[in-house]
Amino acid sequence: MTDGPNKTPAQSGAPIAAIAAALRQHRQRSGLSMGDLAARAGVAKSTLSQLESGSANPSVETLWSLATALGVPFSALVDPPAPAVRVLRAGEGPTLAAEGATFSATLLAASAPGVSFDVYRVVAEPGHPRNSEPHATGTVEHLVMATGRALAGIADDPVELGPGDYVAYPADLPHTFRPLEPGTTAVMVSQYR
Amino acid sequence: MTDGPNKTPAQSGAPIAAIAAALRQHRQRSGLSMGDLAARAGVAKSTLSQLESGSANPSVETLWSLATALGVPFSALVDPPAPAVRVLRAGEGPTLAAEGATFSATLLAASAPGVSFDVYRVVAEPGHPRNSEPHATGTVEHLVMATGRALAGIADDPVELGPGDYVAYPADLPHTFRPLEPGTTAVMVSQYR
DNA sequence: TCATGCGGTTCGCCTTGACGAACGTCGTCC
DNA sequence: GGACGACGTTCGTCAAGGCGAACCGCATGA
Repeated sequence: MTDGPNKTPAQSGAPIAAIAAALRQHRQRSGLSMGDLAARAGVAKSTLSQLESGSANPSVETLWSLATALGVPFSALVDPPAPAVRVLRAGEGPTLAAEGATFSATLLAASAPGVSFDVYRVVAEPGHPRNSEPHATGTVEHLVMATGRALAGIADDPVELGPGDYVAYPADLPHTFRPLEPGTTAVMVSQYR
Repeated sequence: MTDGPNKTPAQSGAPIAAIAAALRQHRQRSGLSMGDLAARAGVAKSTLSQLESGSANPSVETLWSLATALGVPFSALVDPPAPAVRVLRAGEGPTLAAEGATFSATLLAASAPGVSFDVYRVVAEPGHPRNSEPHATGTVEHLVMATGRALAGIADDPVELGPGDYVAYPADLPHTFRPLEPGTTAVMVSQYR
């Protein structure tokens, strides 16, 4: 490695091995040989061989062709088969944009054809209200208070919430979140297109 | 080009353009600049630029790093966007069964072709553990504790959670929710096909 | 026994993804 | 106005992905 000015192979634990296994599994289940599948997918047999051995990092186009040829959704080759248990303690996790003293960590982001969801935690202190400009048309936010109290909802007419309370409001209007107690925490589900 | 014996760029309509759009959309939603995201993901800013412009075919490792850095599942960058959603407001729709002293109220149920979400509140008292049989394959449950403490997760190996803590687990295995304090409340997001 | 065929791996080669650095473009502040 | 900095794009380079062809291993059968 040394001081070469080049290449840093993307740190993350990329699922190359998992892809290799999934590929082989799906192919064998279909009763296809490497040659068969390679021909169907329009990729070289040698490429397929290397992918199944986990010794290469396929491009999206290549994987896509293989998934199509196998008749499985792309995600079947990529998503880990048994979703592991994931725990995120209060305060841990990727902390996205801080505005004032307000910040949040994304717990779950999922999208399906037509709809996407973000689930995140909002932690805020009094004196740092979070006023949000309207989001994309059709966005709806769902808020469940965890700890503390807050005024939340449409900017003109917020609702006071305590632990366990729930409010949903159209987020394509100006809206607000104003903590009333220290250490106020809430769970936000943002639903958009 | 002529008759060179090389390269056939994988026939299929690969989702490069869709990836470009999804990448940009998720990045901007997170309030990150290209530089920020590139740094987090450990990829070159220039690479990210080219991907968002749809002028390159990323490797799985690269896309994976970006998805991780964005806190979104890999498939969110790959699955195409599309139309039509059905939404049921709080109070409407199915109210999920009460079992023992445990009960729940559906806050939001949304489904789209391929994926469905239920968001509901779980309120439970100690002494009424809720053990659930496996749900449909591929179901994942996300739990955020609001008030109180509970043991939750895979039946064999639950995790203790306090206010603000989060756990996700495959719900196609036996799983459990055991309140440890009176008035324990949690927000549950159930994600299934 | 040796030929034949099929499944899979290895071998050179070319193209291209990914990199750092340099560059253009706006805002912002003194 | 001019300097500075943040964002994003373009440029030149290098390593790795993907390709076809050649190559091994193992069945089958004449």
